[in-house]
Amino acid sequence: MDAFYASVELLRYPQLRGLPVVIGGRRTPAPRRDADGHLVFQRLRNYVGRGVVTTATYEARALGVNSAMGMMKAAALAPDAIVLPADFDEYRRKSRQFKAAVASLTPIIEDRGIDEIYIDFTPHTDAQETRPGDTLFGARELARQIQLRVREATGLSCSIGITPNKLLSKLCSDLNKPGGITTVDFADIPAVVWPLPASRINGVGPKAATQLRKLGIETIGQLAAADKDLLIRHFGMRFGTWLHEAAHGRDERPVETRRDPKSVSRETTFERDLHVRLDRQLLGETFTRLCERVADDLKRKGVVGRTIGVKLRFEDFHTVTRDLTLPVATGDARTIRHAAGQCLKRIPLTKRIRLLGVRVSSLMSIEEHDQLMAEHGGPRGQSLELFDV
DNA sequence: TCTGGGGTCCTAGGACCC
DNA sequence: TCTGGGGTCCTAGGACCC
Repeated sequence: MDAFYASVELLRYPQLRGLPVVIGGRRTPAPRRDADGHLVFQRLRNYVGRGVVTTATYEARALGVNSAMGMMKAAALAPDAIVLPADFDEYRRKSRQFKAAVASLTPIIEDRGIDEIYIDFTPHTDAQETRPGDTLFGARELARQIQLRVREATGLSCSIGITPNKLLSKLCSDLNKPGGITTVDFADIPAVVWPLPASRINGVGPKAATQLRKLGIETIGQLAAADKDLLIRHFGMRFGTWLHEAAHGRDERPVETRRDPKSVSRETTFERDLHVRLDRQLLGETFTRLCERVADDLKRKGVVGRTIGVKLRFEDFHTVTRDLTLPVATGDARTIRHAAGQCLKRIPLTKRIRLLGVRVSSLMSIEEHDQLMAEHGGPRGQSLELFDV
């Protein structure tokens, strides 16, 4: 989807089109109506507090504002920009709509988060060449239909990359935004892909890009030309080999239509760094609430988990985690809270706390869990309280 | 003016087992 | 007499993605 969150907000507030708009912040108020019923938008200059920019319109980006930037910094760069709170419920609603629209045309879809999917076009590529010399005619037609159907369903535009694999499609869907359809085959890689910076490869982040730059590698073409053994020496067997393959546009991953969740977590950053003793009550209440929210999420997803973990971020941004694997999986808030409490005890608390998080992993479905309990003669459905963790 | 929240995958060491 | 070589599980941290 093209500039997804910002586009959803502009559907609601079309009067903001063409203006610098920044979406994000932790307690950004929604626009209010004045006595005459006119909407009053907040300016970024009034923003106080923690939180980062979730996204910004093109006009705000032109002022130097970018995703993940601190809101206070963004306010210094673009004081007159309009600021809106992120409304994830609405984005998820639009997300479901666009995915349903695509699914009505082509069913083999891999979910890649709120605004991205992979679609297996294999059944729609046309080996017979109904148009001589163009095996992708049918695929391009389908892509146009998808764009139309998505626009009808949501009012939003999307960009599509049609290529032999997920790696290239991810890369190429970005090349003609907004509203583009980009087709790339292996033969096009040297001309289309190799001039791009290596960091455009999905999986090459800031750290790897810096490392590559130290090796004199800036572009994907330079990466493709690099000695594979050199890459393996610098990045390890697995990542080094993968970098080499990726630079040549090779990727064999299938489109995964279903995936089981691996972990469920909740975390929160405090408005101010909390003192372990002085803010003990607030910390305890927050901790309990996080455990309850994780338990709710587990229940909603129909899973339980054996590994309970905590995450702390201190005032200096140093982050530590501890976890504990129980003999039996749980989804119970109190059991989670108890195990997470044990984890917390193993962390030396000498600095103020910025962030607190709770995670449950080693998940299995509730059915799977009940079956295990039955097989082992375990206390079906009431195992949770019997184990003193 | 410090840097959100929800995830996945990988690495690496140690315990433990056969 | 100075000790192999698999394998799995657990734990902590980090890179990366949306």
